[in-house]
Order: sequence, then structure tokens, then C-alpha cells
Amino acid sequence: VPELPEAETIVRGLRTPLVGRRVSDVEVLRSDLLVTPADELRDRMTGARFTRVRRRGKNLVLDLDSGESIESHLVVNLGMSGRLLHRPLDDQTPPPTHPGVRWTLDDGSLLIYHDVRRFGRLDLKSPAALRKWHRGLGPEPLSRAFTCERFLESLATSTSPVRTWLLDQRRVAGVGNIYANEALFLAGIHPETPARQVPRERARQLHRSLRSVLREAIRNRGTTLRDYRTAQGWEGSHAGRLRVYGRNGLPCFRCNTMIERIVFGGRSAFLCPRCQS
DNA sequence: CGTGCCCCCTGTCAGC
DNA sequence: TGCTGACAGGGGGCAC
Repeated sequence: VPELPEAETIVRGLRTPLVGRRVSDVEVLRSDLLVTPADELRDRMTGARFTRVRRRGKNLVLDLDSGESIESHLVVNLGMSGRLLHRPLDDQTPPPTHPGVRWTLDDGSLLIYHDVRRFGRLDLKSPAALRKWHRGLGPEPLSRAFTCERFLESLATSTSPVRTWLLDQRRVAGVGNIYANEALFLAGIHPETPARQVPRERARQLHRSLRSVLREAIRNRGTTLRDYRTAQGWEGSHAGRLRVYGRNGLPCFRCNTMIERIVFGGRSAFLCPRCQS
């Protein structure tokens, strides 16, 4: 689920409640979600303070300080159905149905990792391990480093279908199946076009449309199809704004041609056969 | 290095 | 009503 816009929305919703707070308790209910051994996670997080909450690609990164400049970084990948929820002390809403890890903070509020399918992963990394992991991911598509020139250069090195290219986190970080399909529609590119065969002008357009669709989805607090929720448990509102994703059998907004669903690389792609040659 | 396939897991929905 | 199969936003591992 969560792609870059969803991760960004969650991060924004966690900053205020988390930064400056100290962890008073850690409960691991599903240890299969952890890369780090459960006892180590408890030992290193208990008593530590959240110093920063950020995002890298589709991952959430929670920085912690255990004092005497001992730093850790909790990297959360939400998989398909993960949620990272903050529940204030006076919270009246029903408790999550599939909690995996629960942190109690020093103000009595709770941070809960919730995941029905349990494809998500939580990894508490050292600063060195974080740097190494960081280097393995591609550029942030909304950063200045993601220039059109670099994008064109990288596209030209690959024979993979352009949709597959967009999903590869080593090429560009944070794009998933929804926004890959949306950006390709906006740029008028068929998802199966080999990356290096995308015409230059279309590729330039793809660079622009990728950035614009991600920003638009962030403004809408992400796409809730089923599982995704913000840190406060709210749904995102971008689902109703999708142009092709999930719209097979419905008319294209631009030309009225029926949107098609095809499958390659083990995943659905949605396209307008007329607009996306 | 790229590709195609399988797997991880649970829930929902369409069709019979 | 109940069963079965397809499918779901991600990612890692494997053989080739």
C-alpha cells in the first residue's frame, strides 16, 4: 500500500506526537515482523527519546537517542497492509485488531504498529547500517537531486518495462504500483515499453508527471484502497482522484476509451490503450 | 545484471 | 448459504 505519499503523510502525522517523547515500554506481539531480535529492540528502545521522524522512499525512519550520543534508527517498511498509529492518552477509539508492536510513551500515549498481512518489517539500525541501507536506495523523486537529466540517463540503461523500472527502489525510491501507473498514464506511455525505448519527450513528461502525481497525492493525504491509514487513523482521499489505477472497464477521462488491465511482472497494470501507445 | 516465478499472509469479493 | 479461486498498495529469494 503505502508508497511515498502515504509514508510522507504518516511521517507528518507522527512528528508532533513523537519528537521529544521518551519510550517507557515496548511490547512485541508479533516477533515475525522484526528484523532485529525482540529482546534487543526492547533493550535499545526502552528509555530512548525520539529525536526525528522522517521518510526514505516508502520507509519511515524514526531516530532515537539513548543518551551519551548513542543513536538508533527504527526503519519501518509497511509492506502491503502496515499502519503506524499514534493513540493519545485519552483515546476512545477501539484498539487495533492486528497489533504487532506497541510502544508506550512517557506522556501515556501509544505508538502501535498494526499489520493484517504481516508483510511489513521493522529494523532497528545503527547509524552505520542506516547509511549503508540509504545508499542502496535510489534518489528521492521529490528532491532536487532527482533531475530530469539523471532520470533520462538512468532510464536509458535499462531494457526492463518502464513500469518495472519505476517499481525498482534502487532506481528511484518510493514509487509503487499505483503511482507508477498514474504517472505513465499522464505521460502517455504504455507500461510495458522497454525503459530505454521511451521517446525522449515522453520520458521528460514522465519525470514531470511522476513528481506532480506524488505531490498531488501527498496533498490528498494518500490513497486509501483498503488498509492504509494516517498516523491518526484517518483515510487518505486520493482514491477518488485516480485516473487509471483500478479503473479497468471504465472510460478514460481524456478520450473515453475503455481502460484496460494487463498483467506482467506478476502485477496488474492499468492503461488507456489509446492515450498510452 | 535482468527476468520470471514463487513465497511470505490475511481478508474480501465474484462466481458458481 | 457456503465453497473456491482470484486478487490486493511490497519485497526478497531463487534458478536461469
